[in-house]
Amino acid sequence: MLAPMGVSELTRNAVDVLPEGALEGKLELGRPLRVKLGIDVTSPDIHIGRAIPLQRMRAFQDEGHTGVLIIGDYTTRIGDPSGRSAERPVLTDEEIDSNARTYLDQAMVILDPARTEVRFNGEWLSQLSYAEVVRLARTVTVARLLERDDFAKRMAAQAPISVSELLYPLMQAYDSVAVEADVELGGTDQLYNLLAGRDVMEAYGLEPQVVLTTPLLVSWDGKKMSSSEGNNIPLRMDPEEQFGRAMRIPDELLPEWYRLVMEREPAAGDPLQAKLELARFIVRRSHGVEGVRRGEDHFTRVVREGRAPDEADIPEVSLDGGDVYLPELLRAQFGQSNSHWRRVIEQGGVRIDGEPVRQLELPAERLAGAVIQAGKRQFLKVSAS
RNA sequence: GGGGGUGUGCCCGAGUGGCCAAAGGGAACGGGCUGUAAACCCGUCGGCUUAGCCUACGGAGGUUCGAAUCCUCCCGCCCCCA
Repeated sequence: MLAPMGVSELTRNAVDVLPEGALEGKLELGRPLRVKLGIDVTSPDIHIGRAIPLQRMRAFQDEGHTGVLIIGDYTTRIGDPSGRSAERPVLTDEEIDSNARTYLDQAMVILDPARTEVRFNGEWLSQLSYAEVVRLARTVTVARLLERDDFAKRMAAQAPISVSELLYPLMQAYDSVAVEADVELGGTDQLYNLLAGRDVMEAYGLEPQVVLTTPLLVSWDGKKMSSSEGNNIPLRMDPEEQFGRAMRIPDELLPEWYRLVMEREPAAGDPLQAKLELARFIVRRSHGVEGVRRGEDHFTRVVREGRAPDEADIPEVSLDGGDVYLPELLRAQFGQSNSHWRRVIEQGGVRIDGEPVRQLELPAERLAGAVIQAGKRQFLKVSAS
């Protein structure tokens, strides 16, 4: 039952499958392969971009192979200071642990739990002695470490690179040794790390893994989807928000998202319909059909038609009476600053029962029972005193 | 250890004594328009119940009527040499 359909589905969307022909060789072994994917737990969310290699893992699982999901609790804990100054806060143990827990949940949106082996890399990395780390470090040269594209760029840009970052690929590579990976999946940005895994495995007397990379998903702002950029769609996120974010992508991105996210050929014709179809797919995968209904209803009603959401979904506040300083009320409810809301009011972005208001201050009685719209899609109901 | 650079608002990046809350771009936000939270156009974009005031240009002091701009020390980062 193994490998009956060749490799086309397994390597769908793959950018690199290295070395050439090696995957076929592995498949001919006739046993379930151990397909590794490592994820760091620097943010609490797995987003649909990071789900792309997970989708590949799922494809392997559907062929009877074993997905070995490595939660990088230890690598994260070491702290990846990528970026510049020391500002990047190293996550606390608590954050890492809580992130790690939610990751399993999220990954299972894509994976087949029955064929998934979950491992935390702290299991073996925390056991390494300094001598073993040095042995590991001997398997690579500095020149090799620095030839890597992103390091080369940072060198050129005179951006800092810390030694711990150089060690990163080695730790990741050691994971492959620890779990005896047959195949490792990752985004194209991981190519170097994945290849380092091969060298290190060989140095440890193991058959090197096959490396398979998938494209990085470009988000609506034209940048790589990333939790820290805020341009992401987490697998666990409200249907309304997921739907809206999916609708935010520019038309030009549609074909790519179809191929990478939906694994379908781009739909021809009306971009709006195609985009709606995409949004439905994303929400359905995370929340099922009921989620799609909620997400799409909200989108249609609040975004397209500019109407208030169902009263039941609007947060309600009660006022004490007297005069109400509107910016203050909105700030308390939606954040930002009084100045921000003052400006929005001046620009006609705040409405009471559909009518733009211009006054900053209103008697509480005027607001009783009203629905306040602050900006495009934030609503607030004032209880009838 | 020595020498040379550099540090600006959410991000990138101008600015070298007053006209600077600080050019320009991006992001974001609001309005308009629309086939969508796309695209496009216009506007806003430190805080403050705002003709004004306060806080800000790595940090702390200092010079000056006046500093992001000059000086001193400190911190971070980069490069070269050792």
